Amino acid sequence: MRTSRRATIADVAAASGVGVGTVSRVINGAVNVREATRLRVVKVIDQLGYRPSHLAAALSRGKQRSVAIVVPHLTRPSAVERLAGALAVLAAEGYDTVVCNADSPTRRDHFLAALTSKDRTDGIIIMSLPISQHQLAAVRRAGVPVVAVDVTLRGVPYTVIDDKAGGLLATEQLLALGHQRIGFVGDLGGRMTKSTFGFTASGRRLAGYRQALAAAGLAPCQSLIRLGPYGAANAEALTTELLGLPDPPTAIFTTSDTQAMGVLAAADRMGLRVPGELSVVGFDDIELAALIGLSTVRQPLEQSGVEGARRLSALRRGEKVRPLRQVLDLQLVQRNTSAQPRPAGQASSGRGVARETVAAAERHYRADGWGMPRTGCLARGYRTDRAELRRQS
Amino acid sequence: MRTSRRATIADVAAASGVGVGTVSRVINGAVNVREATRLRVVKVIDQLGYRPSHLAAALSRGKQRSVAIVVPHLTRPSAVERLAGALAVLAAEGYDTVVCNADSPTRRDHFLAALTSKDRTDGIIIMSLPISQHQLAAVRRAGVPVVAVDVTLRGVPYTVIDDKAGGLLATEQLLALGHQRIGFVGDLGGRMTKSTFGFTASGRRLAGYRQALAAAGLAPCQSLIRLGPYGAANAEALTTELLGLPDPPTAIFTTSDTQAMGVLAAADRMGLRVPGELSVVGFDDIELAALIGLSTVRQPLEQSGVEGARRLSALRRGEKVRPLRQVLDLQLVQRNTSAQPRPAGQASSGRGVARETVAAAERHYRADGWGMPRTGCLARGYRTDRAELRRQS
DNA sequence: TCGTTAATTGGAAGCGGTTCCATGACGAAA
DNA sequence: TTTCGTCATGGAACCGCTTCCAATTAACGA
Repeated sequence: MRTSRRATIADVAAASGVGVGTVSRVINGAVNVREATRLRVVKVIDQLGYRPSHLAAALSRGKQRSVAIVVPHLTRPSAVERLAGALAVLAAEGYDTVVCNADSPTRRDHFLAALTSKDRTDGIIIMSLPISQHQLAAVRRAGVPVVAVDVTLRGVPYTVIDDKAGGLLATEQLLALGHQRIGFVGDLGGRMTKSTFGFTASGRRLAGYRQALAAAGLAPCQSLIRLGPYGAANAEALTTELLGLPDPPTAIFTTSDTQAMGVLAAADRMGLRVPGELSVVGFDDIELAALIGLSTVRQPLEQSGVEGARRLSALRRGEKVRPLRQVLDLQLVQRNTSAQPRPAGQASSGRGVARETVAAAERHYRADGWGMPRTGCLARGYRTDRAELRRQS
Repeated sequence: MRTSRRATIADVAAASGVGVGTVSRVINGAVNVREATRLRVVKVIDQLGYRPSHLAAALSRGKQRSVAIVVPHLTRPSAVERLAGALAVLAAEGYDTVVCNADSPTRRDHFLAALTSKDRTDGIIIMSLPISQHQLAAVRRAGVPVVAVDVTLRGVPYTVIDDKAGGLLATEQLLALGHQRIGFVGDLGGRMTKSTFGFTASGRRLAGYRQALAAAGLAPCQSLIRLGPYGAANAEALTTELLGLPDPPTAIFTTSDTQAMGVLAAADRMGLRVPGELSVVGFDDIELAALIGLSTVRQPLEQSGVEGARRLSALRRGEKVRPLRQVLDLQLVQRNTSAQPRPAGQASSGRGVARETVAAAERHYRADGWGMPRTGCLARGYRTDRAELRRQS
């Protein structure tokens, strides 16, 4: 019974004795089709196993219902969470989503060029990828709606966080715990030079760190600020340098949770107890952070993807998206890598000290109105929020 | 100078004084075009800023150069690594890749149905997603080439690992270290019941575990085998049960690295040193495993994606893909969560013991021909391979 | 009963390419 | 010079759908 050629709208029209226009109306759920007619057509569609061609519809209609997401470093946990958020929204709205993993500048340029052709996709989400004004202009010239997530792109809607406020939040928290010497371990954000560092997320977080110190009346100590390429291994090396200083920091704020892993590794290797002898605060709050009980600045990763997708979709519907700059909230998540610094002279005696310190810290937060830490079970020496973990799995 | 309407092939033809056919030939690099003509057309294309419409080309040609990847649990590290591998190959071959995050059965069915329409995509990669024969038949009936990765799909090329061999590998290693009571913490692979458990990756790994024990002349102890939903938190709960047994295991093999995190958390919470008092072997070798120095069974995640993409591409080119079943190699990665069991009676005295045990284990492996562990620096109590980390960042 | 308006419907004209076939031009072989 | 291939080229037909407009029919008020 199956013909070699797929059924087309014309076949359906012929078989049900109506015109192609009517079939099209039925397919697209248009009004102005008599119920009896509709039923007849639907029945034939079913019999013939007819499936409309997306391609033809898209060509005819002039739009695709497909969007592209350009994102570098897809395997980084933060990128995946953003992506997942966007995918969920776009799938729900019926878009096909093409994922472009722009790992290298070459591939970024390649993707951007390929997408600059209007009907390739009818919307682009740029994630965590700084692109030149020139490139952006080229894309916009093609008339494709664009939004950005986790990166500022002048002239298009973009969803970001206030990095400086994040740096402030983390540093103020460590200051509130009583730390005076706070180290900073940041990444260069892909820059080969440090000249444009101020324009990276890491650079802005550093500014927040500096501001917090200044507000507390502390002079920032340049030797406590270390920058290197992204990654746990680099963070570990930088931390080792910091901890080897004559007057080492009692706390370290680092610009991502992945780097925090490196910081913790360095501390561990040097025999320092966390948070007893070193407090650590990361950034992002990736799943892993809850798993190991890492204190961190939570940024709504998944939500950023959701927002980006929503705004793109609104843009496509022709709605005005305002304001262009959307800033998502940050939240300090107090887990078990940050606590009051150990009073000078008190001996370290392993686990006991850590436990006491944690308890002291908990009392402290409660008194401070921080509320109970969101954590609950020990993992790798720190406590983890079990409910949170269960939610994830 | 810019017209409101985009230039079409007809505009180019008119402007360069040739026919549309010739322009088409130029665009597609066909032969049989005089060089002078070609140059002229290329120049006009450039002047007009003409960009061919993918859509129209696809409709006319009957193929899209786009493929879909259907994958559940996109945020799991193993899924991302597979995806990244596939994306790289597909991008290089010029395919647009639509990612379908099939988190729930509903969405899986939705995607599968949507993709069953020939021109939606011209190729599908099913990743880690068991689908019914019925559904598979529906997809194939649409005439879309399909390959599978990390799941067996009868009748189509699929790339998998030998799970049973993996279970064997891990368990034999623990047996070789001298462990006699080895626990198993597995996941249900999304099944709500345990009846089909034997057909999950976890179930097959359990079979390997059993076989290894049997080969060593050990009777498998049912109480040492625990199954639960996927996730670190569940693994932690199961491990807590295991460690609370009158005669607890000295080692645990668990079916994913994520679950190994839970196992480690439980051990830590109960005050057991790893690997001194409990050895842990995971599965997958996700990036995190190297970071925390987890011993694990490495499966080539990224490569599985690469292979899947390559085979799909070959299928599209009309090549015969043989054999249908492609099995990738596994490799035991010895890091620092597995070692000889502590001789009975030897007191635990913290870090010192762990260090000694590690040293002893290293001597052991060397003597055993296992070679040096691939690890090198301490992280969260275990040692991590720094070169490996650097490579990742 | 007869306009008139509103609700349905048919189907031609695109959408922007690819392809195939007919046509010319041209040089080589007869 | 005539006759063939070969190589370039133009352009109609078509891919399968949407859309718009004209045509047909139904409904309704006077």
